[in-house]
Amino acid sequence: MDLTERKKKILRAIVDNYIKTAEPVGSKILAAMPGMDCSSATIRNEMADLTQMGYLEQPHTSAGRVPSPAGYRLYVDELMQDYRLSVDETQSLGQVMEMKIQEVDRVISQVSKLVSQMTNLPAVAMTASAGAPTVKRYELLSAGAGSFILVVMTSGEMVKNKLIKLPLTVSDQDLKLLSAVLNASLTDLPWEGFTPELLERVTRSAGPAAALVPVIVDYVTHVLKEQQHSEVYVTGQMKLLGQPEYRDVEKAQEVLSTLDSETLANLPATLPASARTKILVGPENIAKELRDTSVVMTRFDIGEGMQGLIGVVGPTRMDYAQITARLSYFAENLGRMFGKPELPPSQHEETGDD
Amino acid sequence: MDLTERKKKILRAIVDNYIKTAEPVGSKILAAMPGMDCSSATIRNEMADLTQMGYLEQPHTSAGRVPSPAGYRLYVDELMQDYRLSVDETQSLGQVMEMKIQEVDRVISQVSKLVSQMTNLPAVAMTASAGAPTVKRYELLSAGAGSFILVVMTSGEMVKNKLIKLPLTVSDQDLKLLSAVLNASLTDLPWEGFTPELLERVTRSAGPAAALVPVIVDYVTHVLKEQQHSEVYVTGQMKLLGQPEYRDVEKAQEVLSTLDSETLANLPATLPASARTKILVGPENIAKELRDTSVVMTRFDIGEGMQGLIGVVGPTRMDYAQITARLSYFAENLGRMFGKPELPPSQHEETGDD
DNA sequence: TTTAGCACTCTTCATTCCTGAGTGCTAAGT
DNA sequence: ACTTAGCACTCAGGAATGAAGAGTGCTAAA
Repeated sequence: MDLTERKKKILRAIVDNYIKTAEPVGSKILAAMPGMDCSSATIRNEMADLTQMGYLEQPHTSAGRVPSPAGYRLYVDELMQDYRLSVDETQSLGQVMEMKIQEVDRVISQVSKLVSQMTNLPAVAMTASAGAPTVKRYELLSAGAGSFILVVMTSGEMVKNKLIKLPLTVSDQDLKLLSAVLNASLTDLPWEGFTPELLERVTRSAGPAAALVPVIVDYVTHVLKEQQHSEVYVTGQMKLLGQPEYRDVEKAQEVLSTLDSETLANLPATLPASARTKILVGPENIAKELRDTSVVMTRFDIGEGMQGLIGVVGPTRMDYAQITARLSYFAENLGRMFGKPELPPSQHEETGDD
Repeated sequence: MDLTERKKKILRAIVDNYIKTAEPVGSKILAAMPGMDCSSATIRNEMADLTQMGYLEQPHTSAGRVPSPAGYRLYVDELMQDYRLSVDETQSLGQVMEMKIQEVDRVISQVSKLVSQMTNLPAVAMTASAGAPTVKRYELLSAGAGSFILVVMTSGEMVKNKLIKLPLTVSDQDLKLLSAVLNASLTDLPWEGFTPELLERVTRSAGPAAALVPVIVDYVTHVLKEQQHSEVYVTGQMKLLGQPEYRDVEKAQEVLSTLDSETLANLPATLPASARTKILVGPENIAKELRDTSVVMTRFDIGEGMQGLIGVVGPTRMDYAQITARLSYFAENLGRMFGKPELPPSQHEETGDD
């Protein structure tokens, strides 16, 4: 299976060129490239070999060659040159990331937006919790007549709240009691553990504010489920239209509609624990609608046993090197932002240090 | 300017038909329609008149007629028949709306998703507050070493929270003090009112927890600004590709890209206080990229002086009657959901009532 | 005022032809 | 044994052509 150096060089050149131009590349063009010291005829011979080996394809007899999926595979595995982010790029990427993480749960949607912006392709972002999420803490506040604020903190270090309106008058004392009961009985428990009996017991011991219990439980299970299933955010779908291979609206629609569905929720499963970044080339994809489409994805860590995943969807012919580099950079910084406790942000005075 | 009854009938028939088929409609087809008791020749004459009056256009000499913008205008203003939602429809619309309003601020994005789903077209949703938003209430909770939860309730009846991590040890007592100070000094005040002097004073009287002040202020101004500018959610952009007029990717892209921008933020401005629903036909649109595109939008009330806006973007040839009806239905129900205090939702047992 | 008829216009689709790019093969050169 | 030049061959894509069909406008009759 080992290719000669020259074959590798040629294959790489073909993929590189095809990535740039989206046109089949012919022997003449290759021969003219700097670093190719043989004639077009030689290259033709080599290309014939590569085609036979399954690394190249030709759309029709008189067109140039195009990398086959196997060719891409080889390319991303061995041939691809590490793309080095230029100073300009790191700078503008850094700029893009200048957002403040205001609410952890909304960040994910922002992240997908940013990744898309950064790669000029549709992007997905999602979180996945390791282990079933639970509530770590309940807090109840009164907010005027008949209004209550429920604050819950989950095992994923997320804080969620809900404004509950219920025609009910209870004292602060009563709310305290209810909070205490909730914290005693319904913490560190996945939502499946909320058995009717348990709830019954909680309601009984909840005192005057017992009417709030069902609403609270309802909300909490919702939050926990949401955290478990981990919402998937897809952004920048239209970016796909910019790519020549999706000029055909039918095709674009096909891909875009699968992007919407829960196909993506299965993506993380395909990401082995070992690797941080994975590239799925064309037919390797789970959904057959994504046959002519590749996916690059990277994992990043959020503290507290939660992980995030960001990915980019694009034509098989995409700039794997560049995109991988950008994605990694992004993931790395995100990990930092989440992982580290937040530093006091740009306080009273800017001292310009970092 | 008054048209004869027959002319109106013909114009309406043309628009109706064109809405359905997206093809120029010819005299023969019209003559064949039930309720047309004249021959194609007569209709040709009438159509010639209507064309001259500017209500119709013909793409080329030997094609049928197509409504002009003026024609559409007349149609939506006078000719359009009220579309009555069928029982089936109300049912399925009702189903779509079965979501629980869990977090008010995330609802808007959901709403836009639903509207899009419902109309099969791109949809926008946004909120706009009347008057500058302010904070009504602050609450601080400690959440383990170096972690604090900030809960703020805004004038728009929204509750937001943030997990603050700061290497700082303060007693619950100190937090109470800080909350009290914040509630005393920084409530009912738009963010522009957070002057350096005021903040200085707050920090001084904040006691041991003073280090939290900058973080809190940072977050709060962010929240208030966000609420002021009212985020705009656009969903279902790809739905546009399903429409024949956007088979041309160029065009679709053009429209979609303007949909992304803040063009939409200006939409509400064009909605007069008088009307609940407004239809913008083609050239009347603000952005010239939306020239061949129409917008239908409806206002709905959220309590507390806040309003919401939902809208649909589609080709000039869209089923105004149907879409208007659906939008209104939606807006009405939304208004109800927000306006009324929430009833205890489907409690202990599901009694199947609604 | 309405209708039938007819000539005219113009798009659309299929067919044909041509060109150019790119290949594979062969034979000569190193 | 490998490389190169040359040449015939193939095939997609674009331009040109022609026939078919849809729809119109106008005229003359009802």
